Amino acid sequence: MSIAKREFKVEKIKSSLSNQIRDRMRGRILAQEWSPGAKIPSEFQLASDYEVSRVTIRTALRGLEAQGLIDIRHGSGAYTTNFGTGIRAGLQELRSISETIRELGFTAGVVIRASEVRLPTQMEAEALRIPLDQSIFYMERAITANRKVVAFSYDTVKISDLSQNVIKKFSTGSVFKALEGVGKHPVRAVSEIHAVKSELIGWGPNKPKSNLYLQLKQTHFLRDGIPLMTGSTYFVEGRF
Amino acid sequence: MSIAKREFKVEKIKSSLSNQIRDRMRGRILAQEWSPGAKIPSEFQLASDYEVSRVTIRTALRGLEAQGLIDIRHGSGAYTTNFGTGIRAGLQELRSISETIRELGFTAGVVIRASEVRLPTQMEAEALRIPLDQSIFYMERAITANRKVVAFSYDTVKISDLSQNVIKKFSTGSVFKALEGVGKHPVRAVSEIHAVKSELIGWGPNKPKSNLYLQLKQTHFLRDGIPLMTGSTYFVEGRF
DNA sequence: GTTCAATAGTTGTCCTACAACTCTGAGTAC
DNA sequence: GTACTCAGAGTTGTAGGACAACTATTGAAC
Repeated sequence: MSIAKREFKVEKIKSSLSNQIRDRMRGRILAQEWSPGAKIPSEFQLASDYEVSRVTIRTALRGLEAQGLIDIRHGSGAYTTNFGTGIRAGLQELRSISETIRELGFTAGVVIRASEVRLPTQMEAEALRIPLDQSIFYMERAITANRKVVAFSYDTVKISDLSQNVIKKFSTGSVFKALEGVGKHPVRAVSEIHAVKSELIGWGPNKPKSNLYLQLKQTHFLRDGIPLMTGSTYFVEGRF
Repeated sequence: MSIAKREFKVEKIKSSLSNQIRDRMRGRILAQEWSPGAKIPSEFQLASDYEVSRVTIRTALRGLEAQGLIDIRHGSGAYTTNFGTGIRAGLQELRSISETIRELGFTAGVVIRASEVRLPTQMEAEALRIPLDQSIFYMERAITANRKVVAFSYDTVKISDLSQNVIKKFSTGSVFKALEGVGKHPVRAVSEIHAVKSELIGWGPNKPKSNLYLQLKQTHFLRDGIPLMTGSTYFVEGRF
């Protein structure tokens, strides 16, 4: 009797109702049932569709938001987040690198090697969806933890409607903070991750000998899907 | 007037109450306020502590769960997920690689090069927390998408209480499926990611010339914190 | 045309209640 | 003593209703 019961228990790997619904909706989103960036039905509608309570739907939606598949806006609705490329991997909530370093108990720092306003390259213009004659702000930085360089970053910011003041701030502190100050708060990023080996990436006295890096290639978007910033951060292998 | 209003709006980047509480609790967890794996207060308790409703607390806890910081168990409570190492980066909900490949619209396949039962190395024994004389199951595989090799994987599974039958199943299909069949369902993994360049990793006719890989080093845990499987998956640079 | 106010629609939070599950410990049978 | 059963307390999951806070749209007033 007790054995039979235990055997039965093995079969039932049922997850919670809200997780089941989350996965069903995940499938619908990945199957492009709603066009990219489109608004999905309201919580009330979904609740009646799936015949569950609004609480259950909310829990499922929060899960999808955490997976980076939708964007929930208070008072407006939930929208699918299919930005630009077909690459869907690595869409996550943003967290600045410096912040992460501090959370791990280290002291975060930044060294700026170059910063300029110039015209975009073909690739940059494509990523930011701007014409080739619209100038951008470009920056080369080294990010340190406890005074050791852990990453080199090359970033391009769209400055179409940013004041000179804001641009100045980029050089002094966190880019994220500066953007927040003018209400341009990027909420999502599409990332690709690569392994690269090149002599052209690192610089300065702390340039690693191995030339092995973990490249995090990101484009940051405002929540309405407009790209704002693009670039790559190269983490020095073994230091982070 | 309208300008002033707009300026004011810029200042107020207030997030929702539940997200504020989520971030406050995130800080408490990272500050090790609760010992690793410990149970955190119940939803009722937290609700009265923070003076908000249980719904708000639940939303915050779900967020922390999505970030991989806690593990919520129905009927029991929420527990911090500080497994073993001090490395906290990359604790996420599990999703099998094959599953991901299929979701992206490709055909997933596996080629097995070797599989054997043998004694663990020092590192493997440490990761799985077993004595050096307790044998383990070892496997070398190549993972394919649309018949192209995208990754090579080297895995070690603890088999202390697995039957020969289950072990056989490893060779035929998904490791995850086989483990689920016996009620051993890994729920979390601690991961490290590295860039590596080595000739010793790839094999077979599809061995990449560049020898550049993205190494995903993982240890999978049951939800009670017992390690079950450890190993590395090497993604061929540029193919995934 | 611009601005403003009203309005409907949507998500965020609160409350209460109960279902489903886990864990523990007292009790029982052997 | 040991193993098993089972009730009960504690906790998370789901339900339903209500209202607050926010967004987007519409239409009126100027």
